[in-house]
Amino acid sequence: LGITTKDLARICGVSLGTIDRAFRNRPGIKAETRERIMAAARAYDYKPNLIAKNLRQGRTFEIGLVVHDLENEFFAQLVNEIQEIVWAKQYYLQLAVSRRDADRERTGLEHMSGRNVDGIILFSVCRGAEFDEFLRKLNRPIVTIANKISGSWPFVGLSDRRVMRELTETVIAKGYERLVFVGPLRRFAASANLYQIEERYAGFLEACGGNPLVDHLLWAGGDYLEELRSFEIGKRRTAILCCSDIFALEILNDLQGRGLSVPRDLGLMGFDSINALKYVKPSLSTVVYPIRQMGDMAFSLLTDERRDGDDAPQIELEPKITWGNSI
Amino acid sequence: LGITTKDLARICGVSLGTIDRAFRNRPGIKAETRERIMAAARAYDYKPNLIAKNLRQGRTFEIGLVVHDLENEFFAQLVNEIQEIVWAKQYYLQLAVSRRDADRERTGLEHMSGRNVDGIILFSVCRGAEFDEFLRKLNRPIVTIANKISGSWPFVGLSDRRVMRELTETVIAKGYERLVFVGPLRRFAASANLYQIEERYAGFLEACGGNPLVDHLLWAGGDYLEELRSFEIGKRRTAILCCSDIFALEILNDLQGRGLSVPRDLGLMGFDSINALKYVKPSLSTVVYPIRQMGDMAFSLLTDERRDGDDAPQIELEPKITWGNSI
DNA sequence: CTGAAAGCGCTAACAA
DNA sequence: TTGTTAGCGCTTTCAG
Repeated sequence: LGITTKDLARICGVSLGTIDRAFRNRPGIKAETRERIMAAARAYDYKPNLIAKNLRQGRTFEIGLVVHDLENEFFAQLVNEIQEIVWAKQYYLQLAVSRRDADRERTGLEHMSGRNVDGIILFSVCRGAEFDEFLRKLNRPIVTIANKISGSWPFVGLSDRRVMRELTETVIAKGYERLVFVGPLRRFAASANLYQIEERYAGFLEACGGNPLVDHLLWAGGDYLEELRSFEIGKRRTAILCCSDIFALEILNDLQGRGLSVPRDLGLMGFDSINALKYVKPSLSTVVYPIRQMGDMAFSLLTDERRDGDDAPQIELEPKITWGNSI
Repeated sequence: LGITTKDLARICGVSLGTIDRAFRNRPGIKAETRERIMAAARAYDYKPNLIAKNLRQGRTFEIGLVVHDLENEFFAQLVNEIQEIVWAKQYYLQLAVSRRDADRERTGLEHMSGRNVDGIILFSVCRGAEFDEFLRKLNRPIVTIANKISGSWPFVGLSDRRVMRELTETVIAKGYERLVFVGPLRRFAASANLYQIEERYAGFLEACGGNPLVDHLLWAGGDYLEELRSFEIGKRRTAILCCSDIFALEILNDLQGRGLSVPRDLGLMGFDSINALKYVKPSLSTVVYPIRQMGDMAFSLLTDERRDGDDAPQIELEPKITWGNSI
């Protein structure tokens, strides 16, 4: 469809080598010749064929990015930020949205790998030896984010355990006597990657398991709203700590629908600090994910040269807790 | 890095042609030979190089998608849906987020075009003769969505004008005497694409301009919250009709911060029906964008064969109005 | 049924 | 300063 270097060479009466020298500012070409070629390129509207360039050079300047689900604002922000970071360095993005489906994730990974992306940033729904092997076979630099897969892959995430412990301790100090942790554990298959939730739950247990005055409880099903409805409220001051703002908002809706009030009847806490919280009352206490920082780190891990023998770096960022009026 | 067809040919002691016949189920190969090749491919973990394939075949099975801003849930849903549609047909997505910036949009378009996408779905922030020309030079099939650029490009969007007229008429019938239209008109440069907002404003005017009992007003600045604060409330029943839910939510926040109540003191209406509305009170009246349908239409317009002389189809879908308790 | 060879558009090494 | 050529990995046509 478009015009090619070969056409341009014919038009300008020069060879392909000269065309290349003109475009890539290589030495060994008369200024006048370069001018002539550039003019012709403009006149005939030459556009380089990146596919051919990539094939020849073996690099694409593309980065694959795999995320769970754009409709959760958290991921939308993540993708936005990573596009900014990557574009600033003249890279482009290949996006795949897994929708928390292992097959979709693999499909996406396989496609971007076949398209020779220079590296992959992966927020995975999978893990396990078999998946490790699958990733290895892709033969691409990979950085895992947020959900760790195994120590053999570079990783940048949160200090989930620590922040959850600290958060829980603070909640206990506020006088809550019964704490409920809400995370979607049961929902997934055995090979599902629950790294973040497990870490947070561990931190939660460290804080309240060590305290004999506090009941603790895990709600991990898809039917947590159901369980919540059959829950006895009022006897002991109760707080619900959620693994994501979305859960907290769903619960808030349900409570309000039953005429209950937060934080009067129940304390409630989210995680992620999505934009939508701005419009919800009471203002939800939550944890701010350092998205930008995570994107920056992930990209530099991807492009940093590491020697083969080196251990894969495992980085934990510190999120910030913000206290609203919900707990 | 990986193994290639050539390697495979050597390993199996056959020619490249035979390898190709095996993989692409072409006739003219002994079943036994095919078996042997497939086994070797599995054993050595052969992965086709899509870049090379694309270069040779001249198609990529990739679709470019340009949107404004993922952090507005509306676009997130759109991208999600379009990925589903496209993946179902074995296509993949090249995403570019313009962030409402004309340069970013062009950068993205240029890149995806250079990567030989088979077609582009474009939700543009630009328009005008110069941009038309830019698009033409990309030399790709393009379908514009939501924001029309010109009649020369296939288009699928909403009947913005009609729905806004009907909506406004209904609001007037509810007894509102003063109506305010909020759209971000002033924010943009001259070549900015304001198609949807203009259409909606036109519909708004058709409804209230024709009615001598109704005041009407346009707020188009970025400082509409400021203007709103200096607004005299109470004299005549007032309704604010917004071009997007986000505006409506911002206004709602501001009103509530000042102790005003919706719909008691003011009627309020959004547009898009984003998921976040679920968590906001009062429930906002809004317009449901037929996202899935728009994606389906866009994709089929892109892949339908049209003869060159044919007019570019211009399709308008009917959105649905949903009434909450905000007006 | 299989092999050989050309070519997609671009780059890079080597000649002239 | 410029031209020639081989080749990235795959597909496709033409011979055998």
